Amino acid sequence: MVRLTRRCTFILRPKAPYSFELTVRKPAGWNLFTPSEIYEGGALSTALHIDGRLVGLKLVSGGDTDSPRILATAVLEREPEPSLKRNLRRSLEDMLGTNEDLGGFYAMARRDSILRHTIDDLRGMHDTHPSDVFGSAILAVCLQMAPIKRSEAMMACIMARYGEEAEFEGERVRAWPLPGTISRLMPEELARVCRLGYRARRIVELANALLDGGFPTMEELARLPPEEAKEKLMELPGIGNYSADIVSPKAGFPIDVWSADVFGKLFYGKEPEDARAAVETIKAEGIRRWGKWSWMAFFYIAQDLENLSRKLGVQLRLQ
DNA sequence: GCGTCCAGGTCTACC
DNA sequence: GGTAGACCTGGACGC
Repeated sequence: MVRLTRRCTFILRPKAPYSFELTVRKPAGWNLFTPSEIYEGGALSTALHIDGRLVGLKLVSGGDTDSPRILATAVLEREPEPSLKRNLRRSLEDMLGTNEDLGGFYAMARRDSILRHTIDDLRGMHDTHPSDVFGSAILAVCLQMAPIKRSEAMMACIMARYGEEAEFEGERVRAWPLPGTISRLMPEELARVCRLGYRARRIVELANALLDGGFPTMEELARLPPEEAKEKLMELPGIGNYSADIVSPKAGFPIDVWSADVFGKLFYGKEPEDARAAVETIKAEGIRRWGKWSWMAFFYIAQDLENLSRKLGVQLRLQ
């Protein structure tokens, strides 16, 4: 456990509309940065690595959806140098999507028979971007070929055994493990301890690949053309078409067996008979229909299944 | 209680 | 280049 005491605070002014609650705590339960983060009384406490340093982060809203303000307190082990402070602010803005303009997506969504409901339900929800390629890749690998409960159990074990625990502002939160921590493990040990099965070897190979250096950071991936970023990610062991869309979803429409059922109903009025076989067809239809907004469309729909089920009169299967 | 099936994919050997 | 089959584990299901 690492005790963090050096605080620096930032006031962020996101582009409106920006709903703090919907953005940091997604309705479908997606985490902002790590599975162990805490959301209480309108404040989110989380932990992550920025520039290789463990950072505890507390976020509180200081405004509302139409005139948003976020009070961010970053807590580190040692006093951050000025360049790190600048990086912290820039990273926070990138990760929280504060400069993202929802206008283009909303203009398209208003003309779409499915999306027009979601933008009413989730007005001001922004996409967020974890800083950590390795953490996102672990998440993607744990989602492969497993029911969601088992994926959650695998991730919880990885966090509990190998994640770095930060204590700050009266909270304890674990950040995703660093590649260096996992690369020291034998795959057989990781498989046995966390019941990862064949995924253990992939996660250790991922750690080694990222540890070698030279792989772009999440920030650098975000600056690449989306298709190029995806190709780069698919060079990593264990990361295929679906997982690349999970790690860096800008270019993607991450259809899997679960979402093939949901989008099959939305597009064609019924679940596909063979969801696995229908994945590529449904993915192509999503990209044809929503083009450069495919990921945002997927994101908004995935967070709004309950409301959409009611409004469209279609039972969309929830997690 | 026991056996079987399969799940929010990826990789590889084989053709 | 296209594609079947293997891959861990554990919950659900049928008997």
